[in-house]
Amino acid sequence: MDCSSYINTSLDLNINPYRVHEEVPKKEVGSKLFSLGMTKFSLKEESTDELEEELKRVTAENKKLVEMLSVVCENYNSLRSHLMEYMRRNPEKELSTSSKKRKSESSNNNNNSNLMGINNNGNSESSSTDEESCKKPKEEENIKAKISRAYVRTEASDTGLIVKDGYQWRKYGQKVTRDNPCPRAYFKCSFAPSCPVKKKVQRSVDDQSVLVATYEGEHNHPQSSPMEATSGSGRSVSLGSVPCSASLNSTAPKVVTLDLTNSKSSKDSKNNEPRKDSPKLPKNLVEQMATSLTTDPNFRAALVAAISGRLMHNN
DNA sequence: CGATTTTGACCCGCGC
DNA sequence: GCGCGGGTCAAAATCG
Repeated sequence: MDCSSYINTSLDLNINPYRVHEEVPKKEVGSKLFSLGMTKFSLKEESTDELEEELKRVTAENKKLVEMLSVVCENYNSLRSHLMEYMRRNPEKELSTSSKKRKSESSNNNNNSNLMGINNNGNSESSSTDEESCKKPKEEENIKAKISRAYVRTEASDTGLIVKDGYQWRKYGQKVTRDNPCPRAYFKCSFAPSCPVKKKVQRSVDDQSVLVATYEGEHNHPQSSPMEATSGSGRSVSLGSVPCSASLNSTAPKVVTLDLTNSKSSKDSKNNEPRKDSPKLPKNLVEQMATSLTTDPNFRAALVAAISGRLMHNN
């Protein structure tokens, strides 16, 4: 990692509150106004006040942006470290896929009740092929290649089963399963009639603020609108959830979780002085952030969407 | 009024 | 063969 010397986590959001003040020095403006006489001075003073107000507003906005960015980065890194830690602890643990899900759900309840266990499933996908090939080689391969999972943390108060992933979904069923008291919702892709993709969404047993979305199949059409499309008609929008870039990679299903609703840390950072928070981040954390930002376009897209969404929400 | 959601009924595969 | 449970269907309800 030799990039530490030139890490730039800026998202080009024009965050630079101090320079704005520097570019409009009050003294200079004031002295110019005095030379223009009293009548003009009063008018100018009004516009200066307006400017100052706007500057304050922009500064506050920038503060918010910095806050949100640091919160998002912290969440991302804590999650990432959780995942890494779990993968280290359970390098061989694997879960079955949908074709044998009934087996797995009855015999591997321990795995299913553990969110991180499910996470592991996505990452150790390829390692389970040998075992499976003994039973139903072709079918298994076919199905496994089309399954992916995404985990979305939502607001605790959000009781909907909506996962925004950029596609349009039509709900066609809901069922309460034995393992989980929370109902499981079944969605079909409604953007294209011929699209075979299905999605199952259920809350995690362990953490009910986490939605587990299981995708089956591959879309045969482009994404409708990543930032606008929601599950279904948009009638009920999950405020806390954020597209998680759960791409339907044909060979390696991705499992991505973004926790952008960590209200605690969000509040904490608001209580503290936000600008002083960012420099407090350890250097390796910053490196990780920068690496993630530069290498993962999906993360950047999600980040930008989250920030812009929060801004809109705040305004 | 059309599109979407809800929800009970039904189908089907699996284990015993 | 039977029962259980996940997945799907489809009519009714709801929403914009």
